[in-house]
Amino acid sequence: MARIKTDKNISRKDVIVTKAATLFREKGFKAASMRDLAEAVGVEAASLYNHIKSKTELLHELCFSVANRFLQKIDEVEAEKITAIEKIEKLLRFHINEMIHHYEEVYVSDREWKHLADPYLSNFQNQRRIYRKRFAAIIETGIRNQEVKKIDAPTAVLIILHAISGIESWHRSTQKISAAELEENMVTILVGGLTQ
Amino acid sequence: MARIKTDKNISRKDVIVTKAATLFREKGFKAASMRDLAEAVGVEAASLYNHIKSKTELLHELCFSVANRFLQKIDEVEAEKITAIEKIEKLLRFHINEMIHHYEEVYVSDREWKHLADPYLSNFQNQRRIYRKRFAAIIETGIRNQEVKKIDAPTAVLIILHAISGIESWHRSTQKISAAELEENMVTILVGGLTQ
DNA sequence: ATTTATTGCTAACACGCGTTAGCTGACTAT
DNA sequence: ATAGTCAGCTAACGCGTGTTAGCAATAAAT
Repeated sequence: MARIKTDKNISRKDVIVTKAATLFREKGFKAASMRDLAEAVGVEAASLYNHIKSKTELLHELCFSVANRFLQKIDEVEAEKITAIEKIEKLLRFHINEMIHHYEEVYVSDREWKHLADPYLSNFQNQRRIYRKRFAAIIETGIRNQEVKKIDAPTAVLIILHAISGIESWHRSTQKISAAELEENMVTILVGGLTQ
Repeated sequence: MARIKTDKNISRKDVIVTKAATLFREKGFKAASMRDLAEAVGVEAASLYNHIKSKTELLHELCFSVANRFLQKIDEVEAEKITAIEKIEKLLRFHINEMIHHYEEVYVSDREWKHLADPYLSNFQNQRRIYRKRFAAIIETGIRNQEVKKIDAPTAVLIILHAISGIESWHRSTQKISAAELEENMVTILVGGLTQ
């Protein structure tokens, strides 16, 4: 009888959630079946339900764990006593590193949240909206302090966040530059695009 | 008996493809059912098959019509006798306008191409890869001519293309700036980020 | 060693999916 | 008017889906 392998401090549920992230990224949430997931985990589909409530629960876990990390970071950054442009760069670098090192989760959270069901859906959208507003507010401060070009702040946020999701292509690329180089290039272009 | 309404020069198939674009954007390709599409068109699901071969055919049509427009444009731009940075700006503005005015199609082509089946899938991926390489080559020329910062060209392409897909958020936003303002903001930030 | 809780299995369910067959009604051309 | 083509309908198919019930095996606790 096959058993889900776990190291210490990693629950079987966590194993499932992690494998789900990979699968959801590869196929999309709707196209990935519980039987696919079971195979990836090394178990029969029905057995998964000893550890999780439903397929959508997996999506909740992924989306909100990612969202929470970003909200926590922006709390931290907002509180620091540094210039607006430094705050922007800190957030940017955090996004880049999250996308590099927690690729699967972040990608799924970014692209598959549409398949959340209410009340999680509205909740997630709200958090997202608020996050972007707070990010835009930092940029607007930068504009007022003449650190940043006179641009539309929400548009700048939108560019930054979506540009970062391009790291997906980097992950799939065969002849990649290093993660550190990638980070520096992105910061150069994006921060350079904002500063005057 | 309900009939699909058509104006002159618009085939019933085109009506279906257009509605499919909207539906695929809203729900995703997998989550959008032929019965959903039928309802949007105002007809029974089976009736769609008088005009189309399959659900996937709809995706082919959308993906390749978009891809062809971009390939045609880059042919045109490459041939022009202008600076590299001007070529980049032209392509950038073209992307922005495509995303603004053919939102549904471009978005679907961007996000749902994974659900194409071979040989269309490999074909599409190839076209995409080639397009990006040509775009990167223009940027590299710009770097050699010292019009553009010393950055990794593929990374720059990746940033530009993904940043543009952020226009999705602009479309859904309630308090939008105008399309023209959006375009100028994006050009300012992105071209500004590349030039030294 | 015996009990209890955990984790797995097989079988099956109800449902929604894409698609086809066969038919009917409605325009178009003779 | 009649024939032929086009565009719609109902009914149904086979299949894959998420999920549950009921039971067996293993691990943990006494």
